[in-house]
Amino acid sequence: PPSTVAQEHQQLHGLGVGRADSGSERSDMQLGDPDDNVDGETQRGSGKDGGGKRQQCKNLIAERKRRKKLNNRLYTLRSLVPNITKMDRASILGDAIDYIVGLQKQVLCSHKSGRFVRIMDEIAALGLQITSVNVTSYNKLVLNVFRAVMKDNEAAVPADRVRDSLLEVTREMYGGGGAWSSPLPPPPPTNAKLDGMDGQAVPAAAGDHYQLHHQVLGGYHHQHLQYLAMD
Amino acid sequence: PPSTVAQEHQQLHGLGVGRADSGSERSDMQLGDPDDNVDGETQRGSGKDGGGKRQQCKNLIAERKRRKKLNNRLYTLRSLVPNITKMDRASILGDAIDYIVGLQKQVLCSHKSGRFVRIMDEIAALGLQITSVNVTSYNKLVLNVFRAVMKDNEAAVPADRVRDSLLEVTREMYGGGGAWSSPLPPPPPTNAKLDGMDGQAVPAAAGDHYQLHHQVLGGYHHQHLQYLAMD
DNA sequence: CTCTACACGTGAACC
DNA sequence: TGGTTCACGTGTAGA
Repeated sequence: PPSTVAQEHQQLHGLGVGRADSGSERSDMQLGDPDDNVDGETQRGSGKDGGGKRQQCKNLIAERKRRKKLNNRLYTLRSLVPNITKMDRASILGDAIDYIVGLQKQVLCSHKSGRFVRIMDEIAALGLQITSVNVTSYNKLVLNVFRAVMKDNEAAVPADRVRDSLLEVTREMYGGGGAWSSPLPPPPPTNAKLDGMDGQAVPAAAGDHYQLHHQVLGGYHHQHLQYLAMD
Repeated sequence: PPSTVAQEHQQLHGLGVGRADSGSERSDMQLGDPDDNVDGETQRGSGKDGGGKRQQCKNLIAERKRRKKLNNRLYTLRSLVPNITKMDRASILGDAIDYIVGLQKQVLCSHKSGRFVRIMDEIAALGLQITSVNVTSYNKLVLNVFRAVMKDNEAAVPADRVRDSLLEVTREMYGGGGAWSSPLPPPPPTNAKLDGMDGQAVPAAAGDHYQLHHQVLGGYHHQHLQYLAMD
């Protein structure tokens, strides 16, 4: 008699699954079948194993709920990402990753007073000469444009070094304005790839005196959009 | 002798798993054990089932590769999302969803010539009187700030109506500049919730003559950041 | 037929 | 001890 786990699989597969019910997280399906006498368990010859079965049943429904929650999260994620190409789980995640990478070329951070002078000091500390500063404000938004050139007696500092320093400056005064404050805390071990520098070629330290634009554009309710570009 | 599927599980569990190898997607583990004689298959009494086992083996490694790819995608997604709270799969997705929702309050679209006059026409078509326009440009970015008031002889148009119209204008000239062009094409059936209007209270048509700010800030390489606010 | 993608139940690890 | 999360192998439906 080959009544093994495979039969349980078959029995449970036939139940209603009620897919894609967004929002509600209830699934009323009873499956406590008492006719289930598999003869395994040569080890641990305790006479009562019905408690173990009951426990496994709990695990079963918990796992179903977990799977449903994960799927719902995945669907909402897919709903947020535009130009979705495929319906695959992997493609959903991949498109979401690309979308976030694209969005993160603008970097938002919360507003903190004193950020302006902090950025000025940092640019000066990098050995750059600020040639012009433009501050445009409207409503609750602030747009700062810095233009700086390399000093003659200073060593050439790479462009990405400048970028990292300025990003660090605007990130060190972190403020959890919304649910999302500052990017790139890279604890997870994967290919982060967020350059924040956009794809175009950067002349870096190759140019004679390269300009630098640093743009901080603040959002409503004490939030700032920060953008960095060079030429 | 209870040698069933559980034993196969146990045998395969002991293999090396080599987790978190980003980039390389190769796993060289051979598992073609010929000592595998389970006596099931009372149905379909065909004499040869060795081919079926070989096929299942293929499915096994394919499934492993799929799982690894999904996990890698999930880790990269987690690496992109700031202020991650938990390491759970569900929390990763939830934080990513919140992050995208937060980012999408700025709306980016690709640059198209003629957008400025298009927005002007649309504002005029809405029965609003443009009082001032500010255009700031630097590098390859464009920032447009429109301020408009309600005409006296016009009916009061709701604020969200204005918002939708302007978003529609800037979205109808779609251009796939990057991998992500325009938000809210809501094909997937879930809670989209992207308001594009930020959380603050909007006076809507209640004010006597309300101003309107429409801000289009273009990004490098023919991309535009679009932001909409009212007061 | 093969190949791909998915849901399923289950054992195990960690609070 | 139960609760929760994860990885695993398998069955199966659709190209």
